[in-house]
Amino acid sequence: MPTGHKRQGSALEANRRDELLRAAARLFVEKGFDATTTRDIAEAVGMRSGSPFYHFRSKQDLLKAAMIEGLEASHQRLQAAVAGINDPERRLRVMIRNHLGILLEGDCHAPMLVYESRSLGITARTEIAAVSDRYQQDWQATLEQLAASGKLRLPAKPMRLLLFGMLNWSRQWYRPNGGLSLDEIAEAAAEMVLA
Amino acid sequence: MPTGHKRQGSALEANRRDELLRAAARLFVEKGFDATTTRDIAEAVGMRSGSPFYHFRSKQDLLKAAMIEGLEASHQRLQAAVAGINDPERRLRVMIRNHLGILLEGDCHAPMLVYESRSLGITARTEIAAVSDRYQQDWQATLEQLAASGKLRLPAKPMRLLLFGMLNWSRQWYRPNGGLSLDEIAEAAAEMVLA
DNA sequence: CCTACCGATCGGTAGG
DNA sequence: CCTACCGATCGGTAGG
Repeated sequence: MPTGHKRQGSALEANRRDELLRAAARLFVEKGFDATTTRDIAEAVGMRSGSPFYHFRSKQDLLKAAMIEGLEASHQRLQAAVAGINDPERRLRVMIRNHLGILLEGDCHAPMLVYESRSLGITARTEIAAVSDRYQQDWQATLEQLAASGKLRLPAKPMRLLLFGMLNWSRQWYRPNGGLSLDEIAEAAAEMVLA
Repeated sequence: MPTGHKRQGSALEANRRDELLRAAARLFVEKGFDATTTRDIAEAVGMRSGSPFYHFRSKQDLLKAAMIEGLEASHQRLQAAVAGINDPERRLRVMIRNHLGILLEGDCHAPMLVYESRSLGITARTEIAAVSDRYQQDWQATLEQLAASGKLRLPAKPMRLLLFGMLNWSRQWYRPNGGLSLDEIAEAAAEMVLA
């Protein structure tokens, strides 16, 4: 049953690859790209030091893949969360809460990985910018809809930039069980944005 | 004239030390702590690779000193800028514009160095947090004054956190001669904060 | 995916 | 502050 074996082998390999990506994403966000060694990543998934290079050509390739796949997963999660919500104000509130969830709950915190782009060459940075832009465009569209009906305190573009600042910077100060819950942060941010 | 020599020597040494601090601050913000080698820093001021260690015990000491002295200089610059401004709304606007200037103009960008704290031990981190807190307290006081007269859209503390997010995150997207000038960003941020 | 290993780099030091 | 150098670590590879 060689085909069977092959299929199973591929599935297992894909699993191991995903484990590496998740561990790498977590460690890169926690300690930064340079402070994370490929040995750290290998150990986090129970491999020996040389083995990650069976799945990825280089450490930079690992970062690039973690960023692209993490951002795409975040984007899909966002689109699933707003599916069917037509009122732009409600949609924005759901997007904000969803973004905070990706950022502050769970393990991967994909949007923060963008900060590590400077460790990559310009080619990879361009690819990542394209994925990131698609995520931003959903926000831009909703913000423009709100601006058109006079519900935004600023034009859509500067508003988007300042809004992402409020949300993404929360990683610097947010503590679970701290002064503010995710719902409260989301509500405060929405309050600032909407007229 | 040994005393004369000594004084001159000390002054020159202090100058070299300051040059190292400025170069280190710039490189740490640009490339990150780990990606910056002590050789990079030495070269930036025209020294040989071992010489920074005549002025600083370790690379971490260099970061710590750059952070503390950079934050204190920023704080003094802020206090000088608001000296004599009694209207809290005008004071906040000046503080915002001043913070953006420190962040986005010039060379050192001290507030961004705080992001590199994770490369230090807990003792140094605590010292730095104390300096940083003094900077934050001036903001907190002004925001509370505004909140007391109903001019703030949110309570002072969450407002301070979200405001710093808007401002500090601008380093990620701001480009000189880009779409928004520093004055425009400052105005937009103030618009979001004030009721 | 492991074992064994290499070349390069880097923080830091001794001695002047 | 320079010269000369060391020990450790790290990304990456060969060969199985």
